[in-house]
Amino acid sequence: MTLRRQPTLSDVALRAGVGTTTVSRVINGGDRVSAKTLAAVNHAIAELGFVPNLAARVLKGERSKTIGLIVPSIADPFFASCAEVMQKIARGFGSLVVVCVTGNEPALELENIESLCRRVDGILIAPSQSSSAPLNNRLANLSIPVVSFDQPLNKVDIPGVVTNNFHSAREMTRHLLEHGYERILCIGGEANFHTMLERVRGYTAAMREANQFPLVDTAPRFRSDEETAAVLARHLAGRRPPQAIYGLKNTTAIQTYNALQRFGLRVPQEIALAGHDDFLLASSLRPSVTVVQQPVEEIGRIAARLLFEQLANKAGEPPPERRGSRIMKLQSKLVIRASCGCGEAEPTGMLSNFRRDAQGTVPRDPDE
Amino acid sequence: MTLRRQPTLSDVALRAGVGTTTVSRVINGGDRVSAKTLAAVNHAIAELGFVPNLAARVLKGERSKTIGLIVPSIADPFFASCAEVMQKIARGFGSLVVVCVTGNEPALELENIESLCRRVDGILIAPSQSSSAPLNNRLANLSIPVVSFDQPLNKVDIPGVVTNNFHSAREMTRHLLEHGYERILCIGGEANFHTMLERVRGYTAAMREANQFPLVDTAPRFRSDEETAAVLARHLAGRRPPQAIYGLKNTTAIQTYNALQRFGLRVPQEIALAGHDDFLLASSLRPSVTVVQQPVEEIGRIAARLLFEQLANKAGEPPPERRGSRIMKLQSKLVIRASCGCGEAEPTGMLSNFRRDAQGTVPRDPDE
DNA sequence: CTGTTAGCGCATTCAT
DNA sequence: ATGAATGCGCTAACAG
Repeated sequence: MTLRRQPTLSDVALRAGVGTTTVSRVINGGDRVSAKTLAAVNHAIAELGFVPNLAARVLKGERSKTIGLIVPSIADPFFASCAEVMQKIARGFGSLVVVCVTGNEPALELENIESLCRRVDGILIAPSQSSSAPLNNRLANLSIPVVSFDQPLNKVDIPGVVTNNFHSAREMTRHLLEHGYERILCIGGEANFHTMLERVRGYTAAMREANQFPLVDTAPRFRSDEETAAVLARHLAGRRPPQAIYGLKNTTAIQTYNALQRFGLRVPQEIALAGHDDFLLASSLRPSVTVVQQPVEEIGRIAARLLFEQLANKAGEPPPERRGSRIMKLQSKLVIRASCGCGEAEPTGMLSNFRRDAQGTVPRDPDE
Repeated sequence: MTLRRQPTLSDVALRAGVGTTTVSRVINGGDRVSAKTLAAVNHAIAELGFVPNLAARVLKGERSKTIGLIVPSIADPFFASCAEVMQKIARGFGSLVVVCVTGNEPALELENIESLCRRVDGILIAPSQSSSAPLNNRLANLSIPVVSFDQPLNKVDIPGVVTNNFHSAREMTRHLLEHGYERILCIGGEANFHTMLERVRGYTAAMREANQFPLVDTAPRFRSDEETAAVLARHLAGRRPPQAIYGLKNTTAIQTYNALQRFGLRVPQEIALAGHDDFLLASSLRPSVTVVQQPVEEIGRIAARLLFEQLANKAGEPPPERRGSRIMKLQSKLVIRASCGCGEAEPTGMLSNFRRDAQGTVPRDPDE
């Protein structure tokens, strides 16, 4: 009869007729153990179905083989995709991922950091606010490595992965301008976010270049179709209504699409539309929606790799200490579909993934 | 100067001039401690910034305050939404959630169970296969509570939350039949899944009732727009092509939608379409897509509650031992839009959430 | 009400 | 190449 409780290391030692140290050596690589003993111990381990107790290991100062992931929402397709690749990479390193969602509430964010920092080896975080002092400080003082993604952390030297929001927003706006639209309305919520600010900045830059007056509406409320429709209605009722709309994120673009449809406005004939962030079915709508497409999976992959890289360094030789611009910037690309006025292009669904070679790292951006 | 290392319980004890037990009592509720001592200890805790070491607690047999979530994919909107609510509820119980994705690979699923079972208090799992013997057995032998969702576990007495797939599929098929369609094609991949089988069963039942010949195509390949288009092309090329299509899951419905559009077939005039599982923008497409809508968040909420209920029981009085049908069955509802031929109904987006009172538990289903 | 003490399971000196 | 002994930080008997 086997034991009722989980077999421990000393159970194995007893069974194999060796000391606990030897067993410990075996389960940690089997160095400095004779082939014969090794076989005996492995046999005992198999017989008893022994699995090392993680808590005991962690208590001894070992890695917990767990990383934390903090995101505003896991239901958001963008973060869900990130989480998926991150999880995959973590598994490659024998680690699990614990997911915390913050709903963009700074308090919850800090709370999550507290509960994570004592039990994970490192943290991947999509910060709600790039410049929040409490957030930046807390993360900087953590004894475990942290990598940010989606939004950078401005005030501390924490590596991160973002996309060139400024650039791509400017490109998209330029594209709309090339269509001849002059009054382009830029709308979207969460305007306090670094990501959003960058996009607004890119939009504004393009408008200025073209000697057009930037029209930005980042009222706090773009949470539902109704709210967005109400905002739009106001703009459309003006004497010089916008000729095109640039939605700062995918949900805003979707809500705008729905509103325009409800208003009976033909897109792009009566009003054009473009958005930032691709979304499923963007190419199935009629008209299909032109968007800036971020390399979602790349973001997740690279952020996770950065984290495990640090984890590896920590245990071995000291890190390269490449201080300074440790923020990696990936390239988004314009996916031109029909809503901007380009006529039906060939369908480009979200499922047709990003070309690997279309991306790269831009260490420094002369335009910013 | 404070200590370099994290302050421990005995650091606090020293600082407060009390024993370690007292500190332990304080951080565990503060019972049987005088108000004065309590204040002193709390003061010391605050001064030192002490946080209990979880690993040590777990080593002593305490809860890890972590639950495991095993899903086929976290990028799938259905599971992502589930995960979001589950995470929320877990937080209410002071627990974190570690997410494992299996890609529907049984081997990975078992592997994930192994790595989780030693470090979490309980497991929420959306099984890839309801009847897999290794899976059922392993889960049944776990020393921690398990709750399944989406798919039930057939062979063991493990509680679970599912929806009435049979019923709703039958209802949807009946609806299509009422439109006068006779040749209704039922398509979709992953037909080995219990969920899918139930839907096929519901479809078949409705067809039989109406003396129509069931047309089921659950070829293994419905992974991309192209594959689905190829499958459809074959069916449409026949002498008596289908008049309506019932997609067994949301991605299948979406792919079918895209294919029909590519073929230039007008929906629903030339061919009708309905799907199982709602999806974002289903109501924004033209025509909007009629679907069976599952109460996603309810599924997640109830599954999580069931788990924590067991966790609570385990610590206190023994569980009610209500063996037998511990599978909860929630009601899906038909969301009739335009693709079935009903003309433009009022828009019903996914964002307009389920009515709470529209759901319930069906302990036993006389029709099955 | 409070303190002393003994492990939880493991990795790790330091011996041999 | 191997083992005995020690302690990681905490909780729970068991005294007082």
